Amino acid sequence: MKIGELAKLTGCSVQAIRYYEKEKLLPSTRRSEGNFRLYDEASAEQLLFIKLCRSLDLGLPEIRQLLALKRSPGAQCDEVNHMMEAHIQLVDARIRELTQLNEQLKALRGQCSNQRTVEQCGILQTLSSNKS
Amino acid sequence: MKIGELAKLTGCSVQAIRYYEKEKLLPSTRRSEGNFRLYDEASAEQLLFIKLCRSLDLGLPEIRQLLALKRSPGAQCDEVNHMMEAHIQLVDARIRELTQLNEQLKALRGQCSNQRTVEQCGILQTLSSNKS
DNA sequence: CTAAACTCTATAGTAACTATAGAGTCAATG
DNA sequence: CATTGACTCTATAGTTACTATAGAGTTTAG
Repeated sequence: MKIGELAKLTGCSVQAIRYYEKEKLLPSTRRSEGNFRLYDEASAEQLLFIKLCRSLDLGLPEIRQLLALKRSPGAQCDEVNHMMEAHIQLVDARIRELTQLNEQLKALRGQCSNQRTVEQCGILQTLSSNKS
Repeated sequence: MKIGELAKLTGCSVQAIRYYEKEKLLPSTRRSEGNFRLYDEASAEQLLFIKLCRSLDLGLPEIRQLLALKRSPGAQCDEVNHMMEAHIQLVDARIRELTQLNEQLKALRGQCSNQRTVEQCGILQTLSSNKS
């Protein structure tokens, strides 16, 4: 199949597919007479694997590593575990950050009701007081 | 004071300060004889305002808007309220996304214990099953 | 046979900076 | 007084994971 068909099948954009090839997440495929990329079922599977990993917010280097591990099935999978653990820690930390952030934002929100002028705006006043 | 001193005082990097100037978040300052930027107390205050807004994850366009409002104190502050509300919604949504993500990741984590080969790795197997 | 739809490569843009190169400025030291 | 080190200047490239675009070639339907 050609790249457009693969894109439709997997839900990835055509440009993303070409980008993954350039970044070595997908192998260079054979080409048609007219130099069009030609894909098969295996390409689609690998692309879906990549897409799933991306939906878990794994970075391209991490995915490259996972793909390499998949190709050497005799290796120990400690590496996979470590990577996952690190990634979970990262997401956890980001959630904590954002939660704290949201509390600050909601506290701010209470400080200005409509129909006031900027001069009386509690939000701007608070933001201007410079206590971090 | 010179840019390095301002940077130390506010905790911003020198490049960030120059960047904010280029992006019109800080006014162009007067220069010394040798073409060095010279700042005063007001510069420091405005920079701290920007830094606080950034710590709330507001984007530079939003901050530009807030700064403009600060300069026209007679205006209504509905705009400020709207912007804050929109930003809170955004952060809320991102938290929900990440929380869901983290549940998926933690479910994955349980599927591979150490000392197994990649072939037996539950994480890779699950990721390869392609059910989104 | 031609027009539409598709594909190709290469390049620029996104956000908010950081990092670097190469050159100039300034204060203090030998 | 020359020089050294710390600082500053501008301009440019790099970061991430793509998207968007230009300009050219290919394929397919009518």
